[in-house]
Amino acid sequence: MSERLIARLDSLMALNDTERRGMRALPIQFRKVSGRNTLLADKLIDDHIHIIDEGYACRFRDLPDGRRQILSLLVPGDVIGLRGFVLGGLHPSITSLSALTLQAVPNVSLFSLLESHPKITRALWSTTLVDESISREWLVSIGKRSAVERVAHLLCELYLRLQAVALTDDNRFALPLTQTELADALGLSTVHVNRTLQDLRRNGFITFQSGTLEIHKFNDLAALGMFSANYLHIRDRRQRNAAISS
Amino acid sequence: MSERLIARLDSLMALNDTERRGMRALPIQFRKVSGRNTLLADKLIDDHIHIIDEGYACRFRDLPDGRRQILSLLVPGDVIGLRGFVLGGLHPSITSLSALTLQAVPNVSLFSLLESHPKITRALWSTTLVDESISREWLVSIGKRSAVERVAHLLCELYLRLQAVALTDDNRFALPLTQTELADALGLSTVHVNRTLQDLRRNGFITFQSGTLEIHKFNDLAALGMFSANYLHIRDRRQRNAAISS
DNA sequence: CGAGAAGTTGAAAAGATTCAACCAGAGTGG
DNA sequence: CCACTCTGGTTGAATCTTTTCAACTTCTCG
Repeated sequence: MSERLIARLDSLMALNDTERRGMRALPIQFRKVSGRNTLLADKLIDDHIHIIDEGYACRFRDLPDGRRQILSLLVPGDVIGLRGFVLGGLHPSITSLSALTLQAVPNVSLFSLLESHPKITRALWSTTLVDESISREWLVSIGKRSAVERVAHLLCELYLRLQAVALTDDNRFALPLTQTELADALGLSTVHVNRTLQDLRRNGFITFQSGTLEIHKFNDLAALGMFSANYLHIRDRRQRNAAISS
Repeated sequence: MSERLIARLDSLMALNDTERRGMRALPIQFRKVSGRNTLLADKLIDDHIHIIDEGYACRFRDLPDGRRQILSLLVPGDVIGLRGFVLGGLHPSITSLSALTLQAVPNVSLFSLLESHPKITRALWSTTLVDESISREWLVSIGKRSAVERVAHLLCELYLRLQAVALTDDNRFALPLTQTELADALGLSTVHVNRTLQDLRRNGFITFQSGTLEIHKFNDLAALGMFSANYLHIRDRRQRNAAISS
């Protein structure tokens, strides 16, 4: 009974009762990952997909010479392991960025559910397409945006993603990333991220201390980062209700 | 009877005869796009997905201030429009990089085929996952690789992708991109791409003239770009045969 | 042959990185 | 309870890669 996942899929594809029931019937096992920087390799090779229930994680790639690129940030509601489920092959490396609670669903159970529920399949497919959408937006950031723009853009993205799963409080949210991790996500050096964050603070856009980020002027920050939310495919409450009642 | 698409899906998921028949029964319409730099917007809003039969195209994003980032290069066998098919919403901008022949399949026909063929669904899903895989690799390139490494990496990628659809001839293949377009794909300036290509030529890695690229020392180029092919999910002929006979 | 697009070159400037040192805070052990 | 250590954050200066600008060349094609 992974309500997180049901909510996520529902927001993408508006499930009906049969489909919800099918989802609720999936066997779920909760798994805990204790601290930061724990590789999830062992969890990922055992034929389960995982939904993040609490905490943050990231996919990353290490280059032979030690450089690291963070490929995506994973927040509650995000699904891990669909690539392996569908395509097979190697998992990208994933590591926790905080303590995590995961919901594990056996691949076989999911497989048979999908056999008979094309709409759930499309909903899950959608989650991977949203992931790709985000990857592409990161490509734009890293490829064409300046340092300040990049940071601004990422913070806006995270704010909306977390808001969608009700993890923002006013304009604040938990952001337990070190500046080094931000740098690896943004394709910048740690030092430069540091200076860029100072810039944003000095100009009153954000407060960022002890793992909490507060955005003071979202619209200005969004303008600065040339941020436009549609690539996240988050339906606001109005749209979602409309979809459900139709 | 889109053999291109069947071959593509088969290489990802090994279809059986029923599934092939289903695919062949899809109504296909061939469409031509005459030259370079033609936007495909009109083709994409009319409820068809398209498979590239011949020619090159790319997805891109323009920023408000005129900067452009190319998000992916599309070669024969690649599918366009699955995001819209599954998720709805806006298409990313796509433009031709050469004359194109497209195979158009009506969304409705595909939709009903997928309702009853979960494996075809998973195969199509796979194509979007491979796209994402490539996006992520580009993220690594743009985020962490130097200019030479990036160029080397991209050329290796293209070589293998085109080889997979039998469009390489020896170590040569058609690469009808301008240096400006390469720059937009790689997150570099045109000038710098120019100098980088000269570097690669001077060191005997490649020849690149009149739209044809020749790679003289693939392994060296791959080493230079820290290229490793698995993210492309191209099965070589041996693996494919094994999958079919199983 | 002429015009426009693409490629090439050099020099100056900008943005980001690197290096190295230093500071602040959290957690540990004596 | 306090020094001690470790991690993460901050600072300055030098350096490097890449960009920008502007001019010039070469190629392509009508």
